[in-house]
Amino acid sequence: MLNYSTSEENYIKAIFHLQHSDGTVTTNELAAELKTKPASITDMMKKLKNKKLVHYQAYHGFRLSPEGKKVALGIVRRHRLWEYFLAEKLKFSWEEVHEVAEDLEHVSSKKLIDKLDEFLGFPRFDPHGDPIPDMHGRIETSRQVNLQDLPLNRPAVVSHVSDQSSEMLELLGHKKIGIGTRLEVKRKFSFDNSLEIKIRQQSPINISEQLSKNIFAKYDE
Amino acid sequence: MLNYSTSEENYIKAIFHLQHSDGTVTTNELAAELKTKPASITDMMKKLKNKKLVHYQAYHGFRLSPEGKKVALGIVRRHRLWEYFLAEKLKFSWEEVHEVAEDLEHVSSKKLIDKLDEFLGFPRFDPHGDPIPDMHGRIETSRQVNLQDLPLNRPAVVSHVSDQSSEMLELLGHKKIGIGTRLEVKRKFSFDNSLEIKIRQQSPINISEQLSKNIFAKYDE
DNA sequence: AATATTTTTTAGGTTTGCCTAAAAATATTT
DNA sequence: AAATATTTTTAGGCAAACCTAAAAAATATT
Repeated sequence: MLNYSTSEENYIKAIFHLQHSDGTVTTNELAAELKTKPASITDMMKKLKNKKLVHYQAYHGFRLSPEGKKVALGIVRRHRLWEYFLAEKLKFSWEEVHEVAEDLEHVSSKKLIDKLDEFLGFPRFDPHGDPIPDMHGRIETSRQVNLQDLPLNRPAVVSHVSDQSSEMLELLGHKKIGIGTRLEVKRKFSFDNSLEIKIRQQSPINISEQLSKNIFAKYDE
Repeated sequence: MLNYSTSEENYIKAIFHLQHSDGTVTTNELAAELKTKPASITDMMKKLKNKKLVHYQAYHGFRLSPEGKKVALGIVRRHRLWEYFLAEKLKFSWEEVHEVAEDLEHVSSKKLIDKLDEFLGFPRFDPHGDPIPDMHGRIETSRQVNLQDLPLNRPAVVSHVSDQSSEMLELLGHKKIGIGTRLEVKRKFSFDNSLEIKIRQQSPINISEQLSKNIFAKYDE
């Protein structure tokens, strides 16, 4: 795998994060994400096309080539391993890790990253719950997380309920929560660990700690 | 403290490492160290002079300003902390750490470095025995190291001998080793842990493990 | 289908950090 | 001290990665 400039890496990573279901991204979207002007995007896309990292035809958007995807997964791997390191070892808060990892991710020694991975115990998810690609670029699909562990405002879909008693199901039915329900945790009250959650367009409802501990969800989007 | 580009940082660091007793460095020396052409050095010196990091007069060499020294110590701190991390935590060998640290040192978040320092337990020397500046830029003078722990080809000066018995002194006298003797370890034989050392212009001599364990030295230069 | 709007690209310019070749200043020899 | 050699600087260019303004293509509106 060749070496790419910090700029090139940032473009590739941005395309990876923005890509729609069909994998395409438009010039303006990228420009907004990277806080550059559309003309700069066109410049770089020509370059990345030459290097065979993106498929690109003037006026028709672009998407990552298989090689481009590999590069993107490498960058994501570095980013998320550093995030894990910063949160877990250096005791940074979740909010702080992203910015610092933006810089660290561009140090591209493969040996460094693989040894860091080992040092951290081969973590599979970063502090935001996002999966960390392994050294072959394999990535796990999102894991189940307990409602109590969901970060605020992170869309998630209920995937599992551990207590199947009729009392539990009665309560869930009343609150209109079931497998597949899409929700976001809006607030956590530390006094009693109760949660305020939002389901679709409804006004937020409250959930006790007891109930929340039996509900698991997967990140959505 | 402002932020400087990777190039600017590399120039400042190189001046710091090359400076003579009077603090001056010449254009050709810097060009050799940085593997660039002399013309590029002149370009950059003008820039660093404008930023008040070096004192510079055309044709008369340059030296770091007080501000430049502060910046240099910051870079050295980052470099050596990362070296320590790589060797101590990620189990890199001494020879490998330098190259990777060359990249990591340019990630300049102060919080990152101070937290890394804390995580490592505020080490005062890096794996090569070089002192690590603290968060205020204070740096310890070189420490004593046992002859057995000296890296190969690292000039050092004998600073202490632990066994003062007459037998020991007789042997030392014979080998012409005393406090202040400047030497380099040229080889280590793992079979019996004997050392081959070079003293000034003499041809290398051999020292047994027993003897070497009683001799301590400080890094020179 | 013609026109208006939005998106994207082209053309040409800037800064940073490097280069080569020639000129200027300094240092060394004789 | 004059001639020669070395070091350093200047002058002018190049590539990367950005920019603005204008032109071209695609999309939306009437």
